[in-house]
Amino acid sequence: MDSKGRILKLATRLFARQGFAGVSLRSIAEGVGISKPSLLYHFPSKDQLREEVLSEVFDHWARRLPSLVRAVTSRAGQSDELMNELVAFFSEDPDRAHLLLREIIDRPDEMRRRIGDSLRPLVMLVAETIRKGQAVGIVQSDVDPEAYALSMIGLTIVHIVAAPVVEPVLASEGGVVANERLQRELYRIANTSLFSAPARAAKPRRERDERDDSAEARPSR
Amino acid sequence: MDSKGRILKLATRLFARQGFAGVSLRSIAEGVGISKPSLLYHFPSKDQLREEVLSEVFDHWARRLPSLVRAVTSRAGQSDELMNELVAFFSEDPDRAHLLLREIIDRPDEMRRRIGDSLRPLVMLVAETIRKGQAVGIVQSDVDPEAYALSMIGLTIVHIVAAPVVEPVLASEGGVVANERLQRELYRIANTSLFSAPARAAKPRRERDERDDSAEARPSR
DNA sequence: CCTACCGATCGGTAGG
DNA sequence: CCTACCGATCGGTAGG
Repeated sequence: MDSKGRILKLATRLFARQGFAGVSLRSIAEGVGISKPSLLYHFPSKDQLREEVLSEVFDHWARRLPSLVRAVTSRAGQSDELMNELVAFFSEDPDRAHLLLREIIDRPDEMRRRIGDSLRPLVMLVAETIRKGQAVGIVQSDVDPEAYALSMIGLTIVHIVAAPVVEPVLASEGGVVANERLQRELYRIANTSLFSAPARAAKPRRERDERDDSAEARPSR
Repeated sequence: MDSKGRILKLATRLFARQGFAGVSLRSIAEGVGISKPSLLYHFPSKDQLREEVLSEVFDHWARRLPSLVRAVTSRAGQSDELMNELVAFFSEDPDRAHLLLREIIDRPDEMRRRIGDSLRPLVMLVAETIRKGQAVGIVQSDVDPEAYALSMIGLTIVHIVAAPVVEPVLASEGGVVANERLQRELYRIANTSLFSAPARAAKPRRERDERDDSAEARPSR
């Protein structure tokens, strides 16, 4: 990988873990094996470096949108699929969740624009699918579609970031790993607060084939 | 208020909003109207200042625990009461949520200890109450008590911090303010993912008096 | 991509 | 509580 790419990669890690103000250009340059002025040859300023780091994260997100869309629209909008995609996106590189959450705290005004643009399409689509589910009766009628979508995204991100920190609170219950318990509960909350009670309650009866086994949440791995 | 108190107060605000590394001792001293060495007379180092800022937040939390306990144990553990207390604690001073979330990202190892100690009592109590509810049948049997409690705390914090940022995504729906929609949905999710379906579904019938109207969530204000 | 260097600002100290 | 000052480090530039 070329220098520019290696700089971006390390900068993403360090910004995510230590924060923009907590990372010096020298430490980034050193980690890549070049001098600070050489770094500034690729990125004219520290702010510009942050800009490109963020752009890359949001580009990844945009590139992921189609599969998220597919997850939402397939199978009459089972929330499993959407949660799987959400968890996968942030799990495969937790720095994304860290960076996003950090920028929301550090630069709320700037993030308001960025998130507005990049999140709206997904939220709108999820909301639309939920409304259809409400019309058919498989989704609870008092769900606020947009607020629900945003809540689940927020819950997913905070789960990724906070899981290692709250682990000791869960650890006393031997057996299952803390992270797995949290993730399972995340899926359960997402499902039970979305789908209508009858559909969930009628499980042993198995009246409606096919859709039955996916109405209950299961982590993907 | 004395200088020490004013320093603590301003430091809390600035650390919460701009992060520990992003705040200089000079800017704090200036805001309080003293010189930097004067600040260092009250707090021997910047790290010591952070330490006391965090201690204060956690002391507030500990002082609040009794009323949280009351909220959990009263009325057979309706989640409304607990969520009200949680939202109130962070809403009355959003800097608490900001600071907490930021420290979780910045210093996960240190926070693991701190959160373990200060959160465990509450989580354990909530979990115990949930298990009782499961025994009686008013709480869904597949709720993971500890994981549920932690998820709701996390969802509350992320709601406080992210609400202003995601507002534009919700704003298109005129009428109700974005924040209120998110809060209402927060309560609804907390309730429907906790209590058994029959208790919620039987609403119009009004078979069981007294507990009926509180089974559905309503923000406190 | 480098060495050499800039002014500004950092946390912290000496001394009163 | 202050003035004066410390070495270290910051982001960034000159010049090659």
